[in-house]
Amino acid sequence: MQPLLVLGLLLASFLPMPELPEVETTRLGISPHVIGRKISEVIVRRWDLRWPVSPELPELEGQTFLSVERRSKYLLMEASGGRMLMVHLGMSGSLRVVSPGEEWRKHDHIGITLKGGMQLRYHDPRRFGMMLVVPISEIPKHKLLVNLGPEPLEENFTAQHLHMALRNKTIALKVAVMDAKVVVGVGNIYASESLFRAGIHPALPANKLTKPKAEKLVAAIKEVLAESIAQGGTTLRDFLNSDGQPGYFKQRLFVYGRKGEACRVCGAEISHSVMGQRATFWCAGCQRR
DNA sequence: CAAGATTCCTGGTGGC
DNA sequence: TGCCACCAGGAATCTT
Repeated sequence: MQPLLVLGLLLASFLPMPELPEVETTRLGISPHVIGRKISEVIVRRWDLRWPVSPELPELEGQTFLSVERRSKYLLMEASGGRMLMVHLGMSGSLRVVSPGEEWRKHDHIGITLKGGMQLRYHDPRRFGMMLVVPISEIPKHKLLVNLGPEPLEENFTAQHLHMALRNKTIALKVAVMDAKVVVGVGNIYASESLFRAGIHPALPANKLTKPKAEKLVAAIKEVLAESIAQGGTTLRDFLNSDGQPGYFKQRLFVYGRKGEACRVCGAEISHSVMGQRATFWCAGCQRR
C-alpha cells in the first residue's frame, strides 16, 4: 500500500463531527477515494435518519462520483447520472473509508461500495444526519440550500455583510452568528470561541455590534475555523477518535465547556449561561459589550 | 418578520 | 454495581 493511501485512510477513518471544520476534514479525507470511482453497491441497513434516506439511493449503483464539494455543513457528491448525493452528518455522523469486508459496527447505517476495493461507510449513533439524492438541476433552488448565508471562509463574508445582516436583530449576538441565514458553519463551539477571541460579550444585542467590532468578529471567525480545519477538526465526547484519544483541538478551546475554570488569558472564572437554548461560555474579564 | 420553543436520537453522566 | 432521569446538540419547523 502506498504511503499516500495510508495517509488518506487515516484521515478518512476517524472522523468526528458536527462543526464545519469536521465536515471539511471529512471532505478532504474521502475525496481521493471517491472521486472518479464507480459505485458497485449501495447497502442501506437503516433508512430512518433525521429524514428518511432517499429511496433513490440504490439507483446510484453503476454511476461514478465526479466531485465532492461542501456547502455549509452539507457534503455534495455529484454522481454521473445527473444527481447529487447530499450528506449531512448531523451531530454524531461520520463517513469513513473502509474495506468492504470490515465488520459492521453498531450504528453503521449505510455502505457505498466503490470499484477498486473500498467502501464509504456512514455511521451515526444519534441519527440526526441525512442522506438525500437530489437532481443536480434542483440543487441551486433546493430548500435546504437556497436560504443559506455566505461561507465564513470566503471573501463575501465581510464585516459589512455581518453588520447589515444583524441590523434588525435584537437577539444575543452569539445566537445571531449561529443563524445560517447570517453566515453558515458557525456552530455552538465556534460561536463562543470566536466571540472570546474577538473580545466581545456573547449577550450583546446583535444590532448593537459596531462596525469595528464586526471587523474583529469576522476576523476571529475566519481564524478559528481555519485553525481548526488545519488541526483536522475538533473532537469532543462521542467524537473521540477511534483509538479513544480525545481530539487535539480541545486543548485549544478558551471558553467552550470550561465553566468555572480559569480563563487562559486573564485568570477570571469562565461564565456560562443558556442563550437560544444552547450552552454559552465567555470570560467576563476579556469580553465586553 | 423576528424570536422563542419544540422536535428528532442515543450515549455519557451524576445521583442514589 | 445497577438503575434511571437528565442533558447535549444541528437545524428544520412550529408557535407566539
